[in-house]
Amino acid sequence: MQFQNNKLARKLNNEKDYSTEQKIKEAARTLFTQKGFAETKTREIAEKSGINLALMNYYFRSKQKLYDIIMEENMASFKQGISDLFGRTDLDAYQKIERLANYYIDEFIAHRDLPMFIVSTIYSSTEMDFVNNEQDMISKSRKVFVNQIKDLIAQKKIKPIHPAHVISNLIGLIIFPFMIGPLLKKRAQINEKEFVELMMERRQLIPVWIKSMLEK
Amino acid sequence: MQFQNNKLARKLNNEKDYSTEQKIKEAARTLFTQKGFAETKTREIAEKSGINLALMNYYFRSKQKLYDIIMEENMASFKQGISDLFGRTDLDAYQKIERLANYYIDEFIAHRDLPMFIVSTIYSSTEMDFVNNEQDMISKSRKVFVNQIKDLIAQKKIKPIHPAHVISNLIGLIIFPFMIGPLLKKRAQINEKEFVELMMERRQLIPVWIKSMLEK
DNA sequence: GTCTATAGACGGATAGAC
DNA sequence: GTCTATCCGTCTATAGAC
Repeated sequence: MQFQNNKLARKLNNEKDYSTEQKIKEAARTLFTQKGFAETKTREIAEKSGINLALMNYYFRSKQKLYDIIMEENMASFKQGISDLFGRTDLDAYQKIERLANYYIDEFIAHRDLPMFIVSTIYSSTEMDFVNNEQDMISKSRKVFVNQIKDLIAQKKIKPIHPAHVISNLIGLIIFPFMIGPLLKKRAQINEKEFVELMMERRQLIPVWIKSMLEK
Repeated sequence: MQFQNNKLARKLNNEKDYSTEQKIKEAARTLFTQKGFAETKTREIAEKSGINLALMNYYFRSKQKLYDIIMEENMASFKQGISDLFGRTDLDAYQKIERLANYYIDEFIAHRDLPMFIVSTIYSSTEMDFVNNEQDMISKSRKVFVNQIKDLIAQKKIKPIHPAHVISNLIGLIIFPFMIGPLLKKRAQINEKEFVELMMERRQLIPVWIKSMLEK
């Protein structure tokens, strides 16, 4: 197919893809992640991307199909990199935590909608791929990481805690502040620039906090 | 009005209200908090509550009005108790944190949809009452608490941190695990009973964790 | 590939009988 | 108070011209 070849050619040349298809996807991604499926109207997508309403169906057959593709990509972007990192045996747990915090805090600063999207996806989809695919690559390497955590817990002098606490706290400390960003800005009188600075600070702080949870 | 008196009578007798009005609200609360406004259809509410479609409009005039009432109630249930607690001067910060953890963890175990609802409300509503009402009662007493936190930070030997980190971590440690409950159950092979036990453990753990963040 | 026009389904709301 | 029937606006999706 002609247009497939064009796409491939652009990709090989590392050119940005400003095709109609891409414009639709960009607009749709913003709207879907911000407002969800039902709240987002096809007319909005068309308007925001500056294309004709009918073209959305031409390229993606239906709103649902477009949504599925975008959510798939969002999740891929979220997962990307975890697998490699978690599986490594040359890094200890704290080094992994530090890299994890660095990677995702940067990612979330750049894509503000992602945190809320990821968490509500996890929350509302017991059935979903993302939660279920226990046979995928991440699963194996995740176990390496969790075992490292378990080892640290086993070394605790008093009161060992369940690894789920540590995992949950780790994810929460990274992702949660982004979800209450509006509240922090309003109540703590923080502006956008300060908010980003605070999040950057956390890249160093989170490993320290997790360490103190594990070493008492 | 006759039906108002009936309502009152039931309330005075501490009887559960199984009126049609109540059945609609119960069904709608679940659907709205789980799926949001647009995603929830009036026909679903009717079906789930076993009532006729037209009755929703009879009692609440419109879907929007019903939504507003429910969200108001959700928020009230969330806010309830904070104001009193935060304003007290006979309790130190750690005692307040402990009571806060106790109160909300119990609340969230009983109402599983609340965490996700609260956070997405905060997230998506810079304009909303809940975030904006800086003149309300909670605001004043919140300041008492935040000042207590600031005092503790000031006592830190090295590297004082921004109070926003502490507040954000505190809220996150309490509420976040409920949002990734499905993930924990799936990945950490935790069943419902164990999940509740883990959450109960956190009532003691969170104050300790916050303490260690503040005392290093 | 892109556009206009419109078909066709869906969902919120109400009229009116009981 | 509760029900059936239905109206009507909104939205997705497609037919068909260019």
